Amino acid sequence: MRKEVESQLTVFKRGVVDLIEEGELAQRIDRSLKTGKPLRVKFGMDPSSPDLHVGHAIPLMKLRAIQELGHTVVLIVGDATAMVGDPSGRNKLRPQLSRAEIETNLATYVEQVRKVVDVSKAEVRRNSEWFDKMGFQDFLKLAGRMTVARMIERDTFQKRMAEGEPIGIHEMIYPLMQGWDSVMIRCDLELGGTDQLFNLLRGRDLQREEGQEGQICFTTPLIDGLDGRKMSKSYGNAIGLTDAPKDMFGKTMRISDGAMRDWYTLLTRVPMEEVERRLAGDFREAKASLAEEITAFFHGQGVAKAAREAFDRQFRDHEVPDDVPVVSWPRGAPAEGRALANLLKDLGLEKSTSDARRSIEQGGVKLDGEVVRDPKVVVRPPAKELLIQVGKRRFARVRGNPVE
RNA sequence: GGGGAGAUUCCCGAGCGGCCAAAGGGGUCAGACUGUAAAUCUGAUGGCUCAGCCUUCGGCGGUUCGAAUCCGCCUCUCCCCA
Repeated sequence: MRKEVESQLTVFKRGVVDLIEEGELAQRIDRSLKTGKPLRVKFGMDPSSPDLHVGHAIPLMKLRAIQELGHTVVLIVGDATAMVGDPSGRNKLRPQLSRAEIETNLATYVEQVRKVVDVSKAEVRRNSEWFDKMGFQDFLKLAGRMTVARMIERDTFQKRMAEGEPIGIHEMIYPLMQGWDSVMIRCDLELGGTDQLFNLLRGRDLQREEGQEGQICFTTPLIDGLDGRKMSKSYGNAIGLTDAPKDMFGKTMRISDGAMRDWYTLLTRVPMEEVERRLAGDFREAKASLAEEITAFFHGQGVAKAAREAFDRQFRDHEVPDDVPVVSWPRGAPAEGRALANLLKDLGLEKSTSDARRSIEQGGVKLDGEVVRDPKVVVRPPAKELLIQVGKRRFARVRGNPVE
């Protein structure tokens, strides 16, 4: 029994930053083993953005592992809280979402969660279930559970005040709402990103005030995006869970060397000794293996292997990739020819002719492998096919005749 | 309720009547180097029919030969006092 507790603890603890309290966790695991009653592990999903990236996958991976230990994952769909918007880690006032927007986000959101967590085995609850029923009196009672002084101690609020950014009153309610969820579902543990610790602890407090055992709180790190800033869709530095295999692989190859240990720990199940062994070896090799692991998790082993091979051909061996999209001569472009800059825009290889000119003038554009530096060069519809390359990543094969 | 400050191009941030498509930094893009890493160097970075033209400086109106810069109103934000 002791040994089983230990081994479960190892799973819970891998890559975790905060764990409050480890001793309590051990006790509860022990109790759960003795009574056969699974622990209830809560995770709140905030459907404020419809797209998930690998940063979101970190806690989800943890949940998956916990599910496999036989515990119950309770997914809280924050449809009520989303109307508030979690201020954690935000340096700007967030827009409040409408119910309709939330519903649209929700559908795609759950679809993506499904890639990691076994949703069919999880308990899924919407927190509007209890918040919609909550009267104003109850609301005030909840609001009274927290003082402004303690709330604004938070780093994220301090920062905003220092920078003269607005803070909405409703944002202060958010942590209490999240904490109330814990009371309502009587959860044993709540998981979140490190920026969630404050909110998680509110659940622990509220549960105790309601005569329940306070939940154990644990957090997983937030990872940096490809540019070193926090990973976020809006920074365009994220690896999306729905990214195509080649993008998922290629983007992972772009992470910094220093991030590899964390990525291995948090996003793969490679045993830690093996991780250390790989990191002690060739870095490129270690990164490629990492990228393959991650891609395989979301897309399958075979697909991941193919992505790796294609990547090597394109970037290591500098070959033209074999999945270059074949497109027909753009509609609207004259059959007698089109200036190169305009053609690139027509084909969607550049977002404006000005951008196209810049790329061309700086030697970033190749036609059938030849650098062309004159944006005004008139390109005629090719008799057969013309290979256009813009920069290192954008390719197209243009046909003179319509494709299909 | 009263008083003050402010809103600039993707972001931060200069500009305070013409020399402003608007300094500088970040980001991004292209090139060199390379492991599509890091570091470094070079160039570009509103749009277009591109040696020229057109549209930008919270919104609307006004003053002026001329406004991001001055005036009025509006919207939003911050700070101080109550």
